[in-house]
Amino acid sequence: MATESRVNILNAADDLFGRLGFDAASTREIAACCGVNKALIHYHFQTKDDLFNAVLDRYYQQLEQVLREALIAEGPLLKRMGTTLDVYVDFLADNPNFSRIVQREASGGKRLDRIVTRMTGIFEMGVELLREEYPVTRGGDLAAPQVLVSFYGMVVSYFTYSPVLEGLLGSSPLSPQNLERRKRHLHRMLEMLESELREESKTTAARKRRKK
Amino acid sequence: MATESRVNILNAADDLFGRLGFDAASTREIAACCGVNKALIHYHFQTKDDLFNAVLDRYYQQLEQVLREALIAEGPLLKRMGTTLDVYVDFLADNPNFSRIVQREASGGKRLDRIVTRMTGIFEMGVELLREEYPVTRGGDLAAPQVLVSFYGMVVSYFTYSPVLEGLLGSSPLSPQNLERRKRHLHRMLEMLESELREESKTTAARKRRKK
DNA sequence: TTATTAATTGGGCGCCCGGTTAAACCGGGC
DNA sequence: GCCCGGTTTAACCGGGCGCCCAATTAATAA
Repeated sequence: MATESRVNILNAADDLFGRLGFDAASTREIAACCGVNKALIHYHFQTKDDLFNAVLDRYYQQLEQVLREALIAEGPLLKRMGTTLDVYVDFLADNPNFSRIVQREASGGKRLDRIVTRMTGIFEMGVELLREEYPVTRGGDLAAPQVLVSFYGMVVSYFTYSPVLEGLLGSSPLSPQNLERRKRHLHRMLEMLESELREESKTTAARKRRKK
Repeated sequence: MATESRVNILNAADDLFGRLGFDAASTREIAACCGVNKALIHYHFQTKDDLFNAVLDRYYQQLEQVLREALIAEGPLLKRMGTTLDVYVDFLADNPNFSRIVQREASGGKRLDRIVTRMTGIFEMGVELLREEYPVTRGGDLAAPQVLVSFYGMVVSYFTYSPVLEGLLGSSPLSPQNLERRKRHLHRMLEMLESELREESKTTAARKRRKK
């Protein structure tokens, strides 16, 4: 099943989809890129669209696993969320094409629904977890979906806009030092949020008690 | 210069570029979309690429103006940053195609540099302002570029991933109520950050005094 | 070895793409 | 009447696209 040329095609497609986007990456170029006849693409994957799905599958399989591991682990939620951020950052740093592909296809077009389905699953996982531990995240300014999309945005935007950040930071945002810096910043934001959540939980609990 | 069909073409191009992306939006479809002959596109704008630039120009001209107004206004920085967030949210809500286009083209490809140049200008404006008011943002976990990309990500990801949020929120993320909710969340995050910046400014100042 | 299946190839078909050309249209000044 | 510049049009061009097919080679089972 997984012949060598099959994964070569997958890798080449991954590279070109990431750099150029689905439309601008031609099957001819993908084939040439891994020294293979272009008809072979349609032999292993029937259509260009299926090839794209296969690339996406490989990523999400891996990502969902590492995220699930980090979220479901032992220990207090704050710590788990911290390691989840780290794991996410590492994953995006190790797979620069992934965020590019997702970002592009999430911006609308024919392949949008495939991204939405997968991301919804991941988001719901986080929402449940957050609501379980912090009842305040069921509503208000710090509701779970708001918090999640904020942190999601903080993580991915660092990679999506790394070409812009390159100029601001004076060095590659993907360098080990800068990645560490970003992680520390994210942890700091997380700590800020967590103390706010604890604080707000207390006051809302007090308010409820007063009501009774 | 600005004949009626010219702006019709611009609007149609805006719509299709936003929905489908540059490559998937053909000049034929753009022309058909505004009831105009295809050659007319090349008469008003020489190439498809130039047409894209024109669409982008229209947006950035408007955006830079409203952002600059909000940032340079009178009053304390915290308040100015709050209104800047509001203005940004409103702009993205009013121009849903803009964030789509930017997001897609920022993900790499031939038109990346056009986005980078424009965004760099906007980011630098924010960096300067932040560093002037809060010396702590010159380094550390809350350095200006880190803070800026975080808030930038919080704002745009809400729109970029609105198809995903639709399911989580149970209603359209772009509805007036949900937009207000998002703004309140962003303001809350901003307040959290600001108190942290003030706090940290005090302690670093104290540390410096102690050193002497 | 031979028969069967899987993997791979070159070539080409039909379609749609961005861009071009030359001609038609049209209102206003002479 | 005629010309004239700015618009708009139909028709067309070369080229690249995804995809398909018949034929060939490699691997595997009998």
